[in-house]
Amino acid sequence: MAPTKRTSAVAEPAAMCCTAVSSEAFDQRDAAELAKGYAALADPVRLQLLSMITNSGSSGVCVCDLVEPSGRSQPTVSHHLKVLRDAGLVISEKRGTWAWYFVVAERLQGLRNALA
Amino acid sequence: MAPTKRTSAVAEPAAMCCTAVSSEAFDQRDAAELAKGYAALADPVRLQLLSMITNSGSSGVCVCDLVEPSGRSQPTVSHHLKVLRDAGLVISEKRGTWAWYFVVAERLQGLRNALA
DNA sequence: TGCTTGTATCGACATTCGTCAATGTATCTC
DNA sequence: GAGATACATTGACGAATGTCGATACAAGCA
Repeated sequence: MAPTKRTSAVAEPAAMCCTAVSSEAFDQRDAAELAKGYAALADPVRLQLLSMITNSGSSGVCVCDLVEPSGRSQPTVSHHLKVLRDAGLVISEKRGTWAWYFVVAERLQGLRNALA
Repeated sequence: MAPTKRTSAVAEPAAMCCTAVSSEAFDQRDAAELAKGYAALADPVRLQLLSMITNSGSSGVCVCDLVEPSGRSQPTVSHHLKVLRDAGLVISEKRGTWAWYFVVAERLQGLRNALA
């Protein structure tokens, strides 16, 4: 071992929340929180679900409209939606018999900013 | 099942490559490729490694300077670096006994743009 | 009250993942 | 060549993940 000539980059103040990966100060808490977010995005089915929910905008989308296009069983879709919920990427609202899902734009923005 | 009143959002032409999650046209290939990228980011240790590599800029960073700060064994760090490499987020270069890692900014940018 | 429908939860299973000790492979130095 | 050093690969193991069928739980309707 010899190298160790660390080039100290300027630590930009991260927008909104959390530090960016390019920030010098990148502590364990930030890393764990970000990792959770990216883990929720690390599945094609969830990306497709998130895409549909995002496209629905502020009007949201009914779970009944997500199952068939996803090509997965209803319990599997429900499971993936829970993962997205737990990661804070979406929120749900019960309306009578149906459940509607909405994207949490700020959280998405936070994950986006961390990749600056 | 009753809802199904899909609000058709405008499909923005994604910058650089790959469609954004907000795009109407979000096919399986895009989803799989993006999911691979996010999966590489879905671990605190890898985020920390990527952070250090990113901070090193174009001068890159030696593996010998990544092991100790990560708090993981050398084989574990080597494993995570391979995951980042396979995901196209970093590239490596052998210089004598040492190995230097560099970030692939375009790939990071692509993952960032998909969260528009 | 009972039946139907939409969604969530549970249980099981195969697969993938994170981790480390041990080992392999270059490269450098003496 | 012999030893030392830097990094990658292998093998093993427990933990987490994606999937589905079966089941539970509500809410609406007859």
